[in-house]
Amino acid sequence: MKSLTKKQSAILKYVLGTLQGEGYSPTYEEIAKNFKLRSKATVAEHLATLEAKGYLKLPGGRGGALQPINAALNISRAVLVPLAGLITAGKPIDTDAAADSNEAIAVPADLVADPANTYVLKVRGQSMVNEGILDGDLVIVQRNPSPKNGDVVVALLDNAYATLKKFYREQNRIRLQPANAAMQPIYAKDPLIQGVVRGIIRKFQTT
Amino acid sequence: MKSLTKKQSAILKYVLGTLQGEGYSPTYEEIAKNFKLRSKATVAEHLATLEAKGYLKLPGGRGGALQPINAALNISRAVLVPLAGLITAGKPIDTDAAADSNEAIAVPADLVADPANTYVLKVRGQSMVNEGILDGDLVIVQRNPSPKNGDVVVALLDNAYATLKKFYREQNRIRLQPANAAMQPIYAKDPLIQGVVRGIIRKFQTT
DNA sequence: AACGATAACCGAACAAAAACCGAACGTCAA
DNA sequence: TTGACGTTCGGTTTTTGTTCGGTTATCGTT
Repeated sequence: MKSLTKKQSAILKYVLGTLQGEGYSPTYEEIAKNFKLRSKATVAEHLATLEAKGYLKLPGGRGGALQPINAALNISRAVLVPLAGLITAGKPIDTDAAADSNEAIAVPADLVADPANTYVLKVRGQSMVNEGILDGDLVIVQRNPSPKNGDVVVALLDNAYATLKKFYREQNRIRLQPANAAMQPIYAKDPLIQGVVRGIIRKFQTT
Repeated sequence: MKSLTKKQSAILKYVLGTLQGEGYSPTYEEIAKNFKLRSKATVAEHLATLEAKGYLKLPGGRGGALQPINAALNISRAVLVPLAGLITAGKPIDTDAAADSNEAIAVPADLVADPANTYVLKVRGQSMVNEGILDGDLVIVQRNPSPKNGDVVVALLDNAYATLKKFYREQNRIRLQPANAAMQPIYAKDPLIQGVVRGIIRKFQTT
């Protein structure tokens, strides 16, 4: 990634800032005003160099007007994802807990590939510490019928007992491997795969 | 996800707002009135664009009476936080790694109390698995000179060697307790507290 | 100090997208 | 049948990014 000059960096920060904070991309005039420039051409030049260096994606279309700028980096917004329930290893998933208080969690958009099919489970208990998942963690789960090898999945053993494991398809069985390599894997013929884990968020209370 | 123009963003915000506040979706005329538009056609145009960009789901094409608009996605506040460097337990924090590529991470706003004094460190190595922190995790850190007891802090032992531990002030020393209660605490007289950990984000690659 | 290269800047003219309008139309529920 | 509502159609106005031909700073090198 090529390095930027001071001015370029400032403009990039401003663009990404409004894109993120306000929710829309600034117009050239707004940028110009913000930096006390009197010509939009100058702004265009800066943005062109930023694009050339790979920091921004200007809308491809020719000609034009008012075309929102897409950030190249993962600068998209956060998505509100419903909190679907509590997951405790070895127990059924408790969907009732969050049913009434249909809470929604803000999740960075780059953790969410398919917003319509994504939900959040809150982890209860210490039983997954060996997978690096602690009590109170939020796991972002995407409903997905066909996980790839190596994906972390929410699996229901015997159709009820929840567990978070790495998924591997073998000859005629499925291996569920704990993230901690020292632990023994579980083998199952036909576990019910609830979804694929895309990310984890841990919040510490603000004292 | 395509980004929006100023007007589009404003209208989206309004629609989602009344949806959440009032419980039903506003009529086209209400929207028009709110934005001082004299034609419903303009509103229809805007909503069509919003739908095309994937921010709204308009009621199924059939003719029409006032049916609620379903928000497919919600914009919500996330904050752009700079990626300040790499943290490897037992080693100095590597700030150079991210110095030039001033990358920024979208973090849910509720993990960030003070945006100006918050930054992100990327964890390197397996040495903190016992604290439930894996290689590649992102820790959200708030600069804070005075951590409270029980806060997870980024501490620099001997002014250089980084570690993530729970912070407890005792009589005439400071106890740094691993998150895993089974492990032995570290005692130090005057560790340099780099900041307080507010949250952790773990991303799994989308295969 | 002189040179060249690159970054930063300017203003005007232009075309196309975005934003807007009014009126007529169809549909549904009360 | 009567509204209230969303939809469609034809425009017009406004906003905005692009382009072009330049001028000034800035910086490293000779």
